[in-house]
Amino acid sequence: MTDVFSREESLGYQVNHLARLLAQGLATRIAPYGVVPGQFAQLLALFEQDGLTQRELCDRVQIEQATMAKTLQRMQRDGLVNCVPDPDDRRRIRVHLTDQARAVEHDLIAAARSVNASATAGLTDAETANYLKLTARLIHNLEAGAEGGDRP
Amino acid sequence: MTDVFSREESLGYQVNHLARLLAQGLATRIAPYGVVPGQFAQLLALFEQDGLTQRELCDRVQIEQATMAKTLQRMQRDGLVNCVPDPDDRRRIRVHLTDQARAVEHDLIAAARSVNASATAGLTDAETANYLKLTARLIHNLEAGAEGGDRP
DNA sequence: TTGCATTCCATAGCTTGCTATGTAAAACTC
DNA sequence: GAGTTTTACATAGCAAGCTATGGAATGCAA
Repeated sequence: MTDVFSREESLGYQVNHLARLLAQGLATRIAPYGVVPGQFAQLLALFEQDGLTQRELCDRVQIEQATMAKTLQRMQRDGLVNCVPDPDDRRRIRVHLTDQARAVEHDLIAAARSVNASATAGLTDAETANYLKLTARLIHNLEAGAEGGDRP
Repeated sequence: MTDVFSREESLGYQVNHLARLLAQGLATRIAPYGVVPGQFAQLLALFEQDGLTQRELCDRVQIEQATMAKTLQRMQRDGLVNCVPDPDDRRRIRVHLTDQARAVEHDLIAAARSVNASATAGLTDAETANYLKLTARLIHNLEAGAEGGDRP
């Protein structure tokens, strides 16, 4: 109806803003460990299961393969991972954590918890859980809408 | 307690993922109008008030000045704005919308509404409003925590 | 008025996301 | 088994975010 559309009520703008603030908060906390935010999800995935291929990492972290390739190069440069070719399938590379990365696992997780806690300060656990659930639902909506074309 | 910390329950990861999906959804919808997501908030601010200075735009859109400078260069290149020096204070530049930008205002707002609607499909208006309110609260928490140091 | 401080903008260099392409290995078809 | 298709990774180029730094204009103070 009215064509007023302020940034304040725009989901996209607000979520983008929140994402940047969370990334900055994480950045300051993990900088002492030689890790940057764009490497964080990859490290979490490898903490869960070491030796994933690049493609498996892409699928779990949900970023494009080209982005992953460059990120892995930086992580290798920074001494966090080693990328070794898979002898069984020479197209693949397998990504292994270094001792340096394993040594800071607990600190990194503590840093992430700290950022999340400072963002959700004043919220009840139920509210926080509900926020996460709704976020997952929005993600699911957008992912579903992207694949099958647009209109039913 | 337990040191399990999955991406699925990590606020930062989820919000980042959602922000990327929203940006992609917006990108496909506004590409026909020669606009990209990083220009969107600036255009909204200028639709509200034309002729803002670069600094005023930074304050409203909440991005750093250096980022704004490069974005404005692209927007000028793309014919969306004109940047003219302020005669009263020659340090400042004032940013004015072009006719081309004004011509697509309604289409851009419709595109943003479309993305937001497809993200919040299946949610009641109350749920959507609550989600926005919580998002604003998290933003406020992080902004408040950033300025005054860390611990009280 | 002279000099210092502040404010505004531009630039450089980095990260992290994207799309589009190219190449090499594996898998499948005939 | 030769040819085609598919898969996995690398590379190039762009956008958009950040910090750090520098220069020019303005403002303030002595």
